[in-house]
Amino acid sequence: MPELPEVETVRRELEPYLTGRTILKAERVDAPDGPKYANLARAAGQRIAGVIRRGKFLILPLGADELIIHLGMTGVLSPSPPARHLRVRLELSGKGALYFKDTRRFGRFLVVAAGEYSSLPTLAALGPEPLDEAFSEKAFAAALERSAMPIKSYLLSQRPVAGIGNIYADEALWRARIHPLTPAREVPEHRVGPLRDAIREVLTASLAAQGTTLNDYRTVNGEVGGYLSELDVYGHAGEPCPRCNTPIAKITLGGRGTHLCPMCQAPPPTPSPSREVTHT
DNA sequence: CGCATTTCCTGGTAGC
DNA sequence: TGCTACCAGGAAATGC
Repeated sequence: MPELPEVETVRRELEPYLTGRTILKAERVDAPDGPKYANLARAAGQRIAGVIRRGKFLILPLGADELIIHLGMTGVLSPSPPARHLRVRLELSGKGALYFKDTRRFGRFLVVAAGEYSSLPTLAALGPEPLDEAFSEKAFAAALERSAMPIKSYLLSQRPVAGIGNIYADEALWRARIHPLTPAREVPEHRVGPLRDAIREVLTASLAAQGTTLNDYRTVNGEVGGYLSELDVYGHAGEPCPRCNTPIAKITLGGRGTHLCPMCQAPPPTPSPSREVTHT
């Protein structure tokens, strides 16, 4: 599923392809006329000034508007039409086009007035970019103090830092040896720096491999991401921990599959009731 | 306001 | 073989 490395890979490919082109026509195809595709037709006639990424959102500054794209779970952008599940077609000046394929319809492709993110609460409250200087250990520690949520759930909320999804949350917590159920504000002080570093390292390494393809994710050129084979815990339930050989466990946390090493990642000091956790 | 729960959606797969 | 049941999860909507 597209997280920061996947979305940034797409952004890097889109930027030279789209920048400076004018959208001649923007149309929904087999997609609802609802908030996920709000004001799409308004993009017509506007020039694409660039391609920006914030967290997992792609932002295309137009004239007075911005085109906001979120790939959701299965969104794929390409210059040629997909065989199935087409949701949006942009006709571009210079005889180009951009197609949005989204099998499971979790994605978004909408137009808002520049900076008007009220219809996108996650974007409006997005934390700092993990690869920016603003994502300092000090700022991260202060953010963790503000929540009692399990650290993994808090990371997925996009508030302490932007762009982390289910795969890289598991990978980063494993690297930093932190149990996913640990309340954010109870992450030991001496592990905050390692977690911040682990987040940056795993995202950087995945970006270098053009991301992780589990099923649907493709680059704009149609290629798969190469980081799948480098994952340490995600998708490796029952296999030996790369550090200590203890079998990797899979639990359910907040409705999400969660992978961890029960030896390396010590349980939180105040365990949550066992009924909130399903072992498999 | 903050946090937990529910909802959206389709393809792949397990089980019979 | 063909059917049903279930699972995958990002973020918005809803509930409290």
